[in-house]
Amino acid sequence: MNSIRRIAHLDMDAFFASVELIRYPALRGLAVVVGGRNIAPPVLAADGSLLCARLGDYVGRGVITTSTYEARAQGVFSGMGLMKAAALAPDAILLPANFDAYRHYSRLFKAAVASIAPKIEDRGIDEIYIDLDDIPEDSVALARRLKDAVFAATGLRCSIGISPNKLLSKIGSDLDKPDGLTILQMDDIPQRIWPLAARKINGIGPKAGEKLNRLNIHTIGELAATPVEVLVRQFGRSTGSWLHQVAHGVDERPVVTKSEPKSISRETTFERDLHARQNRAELSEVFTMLCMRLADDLMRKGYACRTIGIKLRYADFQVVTRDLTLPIAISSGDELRKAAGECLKRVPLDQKIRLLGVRASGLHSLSEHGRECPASQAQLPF
DNA sequence: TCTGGGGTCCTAGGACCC
DNA sequence: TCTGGGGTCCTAGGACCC
Repeated sequence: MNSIRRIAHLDMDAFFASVELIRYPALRGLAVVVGGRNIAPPVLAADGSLLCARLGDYVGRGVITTSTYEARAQGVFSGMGLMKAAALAPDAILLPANFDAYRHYSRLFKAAVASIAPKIEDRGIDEIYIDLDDIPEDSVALARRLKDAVFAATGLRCSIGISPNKLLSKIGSDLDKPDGLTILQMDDIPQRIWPLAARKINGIGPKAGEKLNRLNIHTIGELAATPVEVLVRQFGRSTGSWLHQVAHGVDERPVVTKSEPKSISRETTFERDLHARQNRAELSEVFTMLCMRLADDLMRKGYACRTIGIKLRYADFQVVTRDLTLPIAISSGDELRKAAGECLKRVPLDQKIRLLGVRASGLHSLSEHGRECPASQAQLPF
């Protein structure tokens, strides 16, 4: 009964950095990284040359969000601390992130894909899954057409994987990067998937990867060869059987074309760690600002929330969260600030704080239910 | 010289209800 | 003294992803 599906995963190549290269073509071919805070944007000098911040001169907190392939060749990858990256590639160009521009190009590439294949699952600013079942076209020709449409609309390159499921397509889009095109069938699994590291599976992160390594399981093939009972014993029934399935390339998840947000949040890491008492005024100001920004986000997106939460990261990187669910949904900055303040009272404040965050969940769409949105049926008085 | 900011999903225990 | 099971909501933490 079940026919074989055809799903694409499309991933933009070094997305943020590539957008910057459209704006600053003079930087093409150079090691460029995007990230950090308070970075001066490039300035055009009198002689026509472009003056840019240098990675080696950076001082402060922050991580790399993207790097060009030239920078990656010097060992500098996204997620890496900027100071560490500065030691590895001091002469790399450092650019500030420009999220408005990335969102603009994100909309452009998604619209270009939608004009060919409209069943799209958003996976963030630079990648999507595409359901290709209704499109009667050879996979290679179709992938080329998608890549051409994305390039025509944006001037940016992407990599595409096409296979019977999301798991394999995601792995596939990464196999031939950049400007890649990879078609995978179930028959290809032993040859092309099993030699890969287990960490290549979307959902196996640092912790699970380490644990697998301790069990002497390094590749997806070794994972596939491990009896499911062993995986269930080590990882529990749910994760154990999932590991067994994905190692054999099995993944039935559908392409989900629409979804509502579950939470909206704002958080910030301080330039230096702050103490609850010594830096009370500063903390309070940041806390209020986060609540106001969150209220603004809620209003722009048309939501009120019943649950408000806070997040603290201490200097030692320990994280604590506190939640408060109210009987009635709220949305104004003052209401958020008050509820978040209640949460803050329940948190230990003897350690220095590195990060402070505020989160809204239990979201209620204001457009659907009218402006005065009731909390829920259960909360309505009869 | 440590490690951003925005999310999702899962687990697990306790409260509370039927 | 013994004793249910299921369901939902709430909270806290953690893994993972882009």
